[in-house]
Amino acid sequence: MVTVRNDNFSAQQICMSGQCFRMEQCGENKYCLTAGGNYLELSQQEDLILFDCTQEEYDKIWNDYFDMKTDYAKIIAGIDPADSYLAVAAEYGKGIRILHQDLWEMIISFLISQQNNIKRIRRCIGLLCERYGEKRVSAGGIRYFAFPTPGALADASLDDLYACGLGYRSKYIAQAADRVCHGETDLSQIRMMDYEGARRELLQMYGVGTKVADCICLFALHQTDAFPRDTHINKVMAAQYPDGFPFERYGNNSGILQQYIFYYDLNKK
DNA sequence: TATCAGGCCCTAG
DNA sequence: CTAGGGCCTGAT
Repeated sequence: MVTVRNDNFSAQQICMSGQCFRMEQCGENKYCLTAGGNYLELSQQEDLILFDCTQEEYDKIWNDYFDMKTDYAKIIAGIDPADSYLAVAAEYGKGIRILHQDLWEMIISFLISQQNNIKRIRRCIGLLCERYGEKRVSAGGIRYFAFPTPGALADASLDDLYACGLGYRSKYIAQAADRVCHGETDLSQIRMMDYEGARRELLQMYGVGTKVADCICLFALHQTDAFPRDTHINKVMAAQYPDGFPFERYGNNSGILQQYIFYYDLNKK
């Protein structure tokens, strides 16, 4: 068990932020997730977080995964005090963190996310994992499924993918798997690219448009200058930033602020 | 029953 | 470059 204190960490907000679809609440103040083929349970009371793993595993995997080295309080403190909307949004979602997730997993997840809702996205991904992911057992004896490999998804028929509830996105998934298997899309190459390069490369994929590409850049490659524009963001941009969002001021923190705005617009009463 | 959910592709003009 | 129709499906 590893304990960490952090004021800007909320497992619940991370779970609900819609950047990871394989993390869920599985008890009172308890959360379960699989990522990069690993399984983790964590619990939280106030600012105290308990990671159910060894110190070695925490140092090797989860510290980076949860972006623990980034000071989110500092980023929030840098918000223009005159921008009350952004200040309120950031305060509302101050426990959100931009995770360091797997590239392949994010490509598939955000292909599925288009014109879709979070609940159904989770169900689709869950089915893909159950049917095409490798069965594994955690150190604590919990059975789970790893995310399906490109090869496993390339072997699935279009009908099989439809049966996972993917709908018209099935053909996007199938082609993405084929591209990666045939080397037309080189994941390790994309990992080394900068934002512009990675984005351009991702846009070559059938079914990947600007919004999905930016989500992949932000959540898998941690390119925090990426600023995904979805229906919520567009709505807020029109209402709160008629003269444009101040990207010059926020630079590489723009993508993080996007998450506060998105989360606030999606969840505020 | 119609609409919508963190869009994208394709075709016209 | 912009506009609009079509697309799977489950929830409300």
